[in-house]
Amino acid sequence: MESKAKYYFQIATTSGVPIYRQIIDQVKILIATKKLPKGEFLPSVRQIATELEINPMTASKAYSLLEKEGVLEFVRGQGMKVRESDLPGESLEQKENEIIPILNEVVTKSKQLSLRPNKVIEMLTSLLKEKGNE
Amino acid sequence: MESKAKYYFQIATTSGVPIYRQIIDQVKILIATKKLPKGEFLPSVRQIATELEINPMTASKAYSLLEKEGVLEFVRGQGMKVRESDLPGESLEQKENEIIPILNEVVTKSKQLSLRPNKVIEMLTSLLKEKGNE
DNA sequence: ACCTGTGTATTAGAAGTATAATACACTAAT
DNA sequence: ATTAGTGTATTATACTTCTAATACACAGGT
Repeated sequence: MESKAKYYFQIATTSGVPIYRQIIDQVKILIATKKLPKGEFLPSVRQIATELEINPMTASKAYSLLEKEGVLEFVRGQGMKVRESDLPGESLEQKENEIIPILNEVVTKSKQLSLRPNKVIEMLTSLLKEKGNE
Repeated sequence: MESKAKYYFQIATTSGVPIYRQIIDQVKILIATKKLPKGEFLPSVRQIATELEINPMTASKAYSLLEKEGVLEFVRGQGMKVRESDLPGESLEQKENEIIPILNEVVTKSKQLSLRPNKVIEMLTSLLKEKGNE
């Protein structure tokens, strides 16, 4: 038995953002920044529930949505782990279609703010590098 | 009396996206693509309500939120028009802070999809050019 | 003054969302 | 078979959000 649990999640009950969504976001960030490697198991819903003093179902909701998204994988009797492989059926084109709506938001917002396109590109480039190196 | 009204808005009642939000998004796009020039008046809330078979209050909600955002301007007795000037008090730094959360979404999503950063940059560049030229 | 045109404050009700209590199905190890 | 560990289906409830009905204030033209 290795001492697994450490820090994990931190929720802000005042922020108005639903608890299950905060968990989802934090899992995604932990994975994107490689703090949670592929194949690693996440804390159980009851562990989270105790830590955060919430109901296990709330944690379960976060997990099952992440599973539906293809981020996590459920192993019977053991729990949720970070999915090993990328989704198999996902072509490059499908991936692009998933990200285009968000990019369009960026475009509309930057027009609205009259931000120079080059400035926006520059900012995104910088953010992409940051997150990649952590 | 010029024949003002034409097409304007199109709502999808099945999409789950609230009507007032669909109106907001479409107004922003119409402005970003210069189909609605600065100073132009928008259709009245009752016009929209009749066209879309909704309640005037729903259109009003869209308009007043757009006004609060600084996109539209209210003229007593005449209606809503596209704001002439950019918001005066907005510094570059404030503008950047508004767009960073959206850019972070892009970063997280692209990590999740394992999209190459260059590919993402390329897509955004292309979208920014498209919308700028229309 | 009147009528018709703006947008909206208020109120109400329907619909949806977030959280939780409980009970269940399943796995692994004893 | 039992025990202790996974996640979850179901149900209930509080809460928020969305839409609408009504009535109002103001502007402009007659």
